[in-house]
Amino acid sequence: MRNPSSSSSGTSKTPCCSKVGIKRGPWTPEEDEILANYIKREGEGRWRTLPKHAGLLRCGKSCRLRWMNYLRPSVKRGRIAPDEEDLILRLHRLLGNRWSLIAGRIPGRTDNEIKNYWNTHLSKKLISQGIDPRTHKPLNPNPNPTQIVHDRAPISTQDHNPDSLGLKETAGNAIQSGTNLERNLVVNEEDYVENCDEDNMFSSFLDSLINDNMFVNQQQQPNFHPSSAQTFNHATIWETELIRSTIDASSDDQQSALNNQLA
DNA sequence: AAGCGCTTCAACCGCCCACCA
DNA sequence: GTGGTGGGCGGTTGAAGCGCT
Repeated sequence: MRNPSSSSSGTSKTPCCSKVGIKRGPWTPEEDEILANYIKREGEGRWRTLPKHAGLLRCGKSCRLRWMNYLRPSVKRGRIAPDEEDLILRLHRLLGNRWSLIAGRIPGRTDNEIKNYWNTHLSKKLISQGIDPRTHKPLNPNPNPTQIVHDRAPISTQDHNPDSLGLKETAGNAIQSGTNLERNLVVNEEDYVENCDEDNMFSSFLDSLINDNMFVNQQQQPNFHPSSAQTFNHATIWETELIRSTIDASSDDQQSALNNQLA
């Protein structure tokens, strides 16, 4: 375990709670009830002082985590559905390990749950399919070009996290294969993410992914024809959406509108 | 039944950022 | 401008559960 006293920060920052007399480990039903009742009564927030006021021998952070990941009424329990899994995969490809952002687009799911599901299920699933779970690129160093297209134009991946990528400067050298179209798609997709992060347009873009996901649901409807699904699968929609958003974002009017929004 | 290894996921950790006085 | 505080994030840990031998 990491030793808090050896933390590199070594600042005078006070911890969220004193370690003395603080209970750790799994929550009991009684503690859950106390916490839930208190938050229902007083509302969320003031986590640092919440345990004292609620009469809990817990760290404020622990209370917040318990509420956010387990007790909140909106938290959906149960297995991740296939359509949710598909959405997680696509959002991860776009966002990297931005679990909170991904969770924000999947109603009822928490960042912790998605992170766990990714680490225990999806990463292994991708590896078994010959795909690097971190980069979403084929593990095979010389992939079949046609496979790249069906893998939804693998994104740049030296570091998939938009925060640390330095997207604009790495976009060019990160693409090791693929057509010019793919190149443009990747560059513009990254620019799109960078420029629109936490912005309405980005939100709309992510919403479009969810709509895409709804199409997957449609595929599961009894009257949906599998033959058409083969030629018009969600990967195609994804790429179509990407192209559309790329074109939109690259037009002068859209760019100026975007700049105005960002100003 | 017991022991062992693997998997899962709740919980904890340090770090970071935004906000405010 | 600076420091303290609250809150959130992603990475990691470890106990519990499960299956296999």
